[in-house]
Amino acid sequence: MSFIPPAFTFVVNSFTNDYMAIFSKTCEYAMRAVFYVAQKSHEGQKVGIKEIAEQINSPEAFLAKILQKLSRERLIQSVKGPNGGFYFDAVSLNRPLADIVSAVDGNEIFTGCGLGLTYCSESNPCPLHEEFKKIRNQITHMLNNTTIGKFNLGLIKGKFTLNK
Amino acid sequence: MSFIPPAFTFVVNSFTNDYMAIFSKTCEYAMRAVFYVAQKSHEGQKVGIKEIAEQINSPEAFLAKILQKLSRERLIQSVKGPNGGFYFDAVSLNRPLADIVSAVDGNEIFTGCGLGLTYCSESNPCPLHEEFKKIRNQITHMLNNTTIGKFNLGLIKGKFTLNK
DNA sequence: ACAATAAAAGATATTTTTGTCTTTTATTCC
DNA sequence: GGAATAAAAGACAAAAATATCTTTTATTGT
Repeated sequence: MSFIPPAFTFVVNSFTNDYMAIFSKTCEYAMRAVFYVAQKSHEGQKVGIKEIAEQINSPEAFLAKILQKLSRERLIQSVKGPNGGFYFDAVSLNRPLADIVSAVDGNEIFTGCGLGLTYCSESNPCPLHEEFKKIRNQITHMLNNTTIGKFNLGLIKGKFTLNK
Repeated sequence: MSFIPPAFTFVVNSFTNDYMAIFSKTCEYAMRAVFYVAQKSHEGQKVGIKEIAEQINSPEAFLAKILQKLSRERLIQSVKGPNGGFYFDAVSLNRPLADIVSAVDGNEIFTGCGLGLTYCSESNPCPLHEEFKKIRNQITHMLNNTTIGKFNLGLIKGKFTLNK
């Protein structure tokens, strides 16, 4: 008969960055929200922050801050009071997703060096410069060619998810 | 004569994420350090943390933590004491940069959804799924096909920068 | 005008990432 | 074996990102 001790798991200093995505959470929420509101706008409806947050699965108050910022920058439209909410006008629906990303995450993703060097350039390249340029260009291209309203029909048809 | 008030600049809630790069700072430092140490290893030398930190322009104590982690995972070699330091053996020099990135930033960048959705997949795609897949694949490809020692000659010749 | 509604703004709290400092351990050289 | 060296480990601190709560402002319908 042997004594088996309880399985302790104490992480001393695990130290892997928990969740290192390409975009910040702020930006992820922003993009999801924008697609959701766009779809509703296509159907002629305004949406309140509560519904948006529920539907895209984001913290309501935090998302409110994000949309406030987009609103201040006239990237999204909003009206206060009863029957108010967020929506996109026709012009805004045609804006590139890139505008949302740069409003929220800044321009680093479009211009930054993969190794984080300030003075990395064609004439003073980091080792990854050439390869990273391709990646950056592809991201930029995608973000510039994806309009806010691009997925409206697909979303209405239930082809895409924005939740979890 | 007119009174010109002092120019106050109080940022209420500027709220753009300061610096949103593809990789975390931890990962940027790790990659720069790895390339620097690799180059020295090619020349048969070990390097101390102080020199590495200086040469790649990173906070010394912080970089020490990063290299400790890589060392624990046997991705980099180290010896303590006089004439000690960090280096790569032949096997390690041939490891893909992807190993460094996933040790430090995890696997999100290789597998994650662009909109941060946990259950995004081929059968349950987010709007950006297809486009993002291409980008992820390209990043993955680059990281898998770049060995740690790949830029040794270029670095020795001064073709690349790892600093600032 | 007034009550109700919903976003905007302001203030504050929590968590994660980034960064520093001190002590310990392993190795080398004398 | 002892001093010196350099990484490893541990503890702590600061900054940034994420998240929440409260108050104010604008708008609508009655």
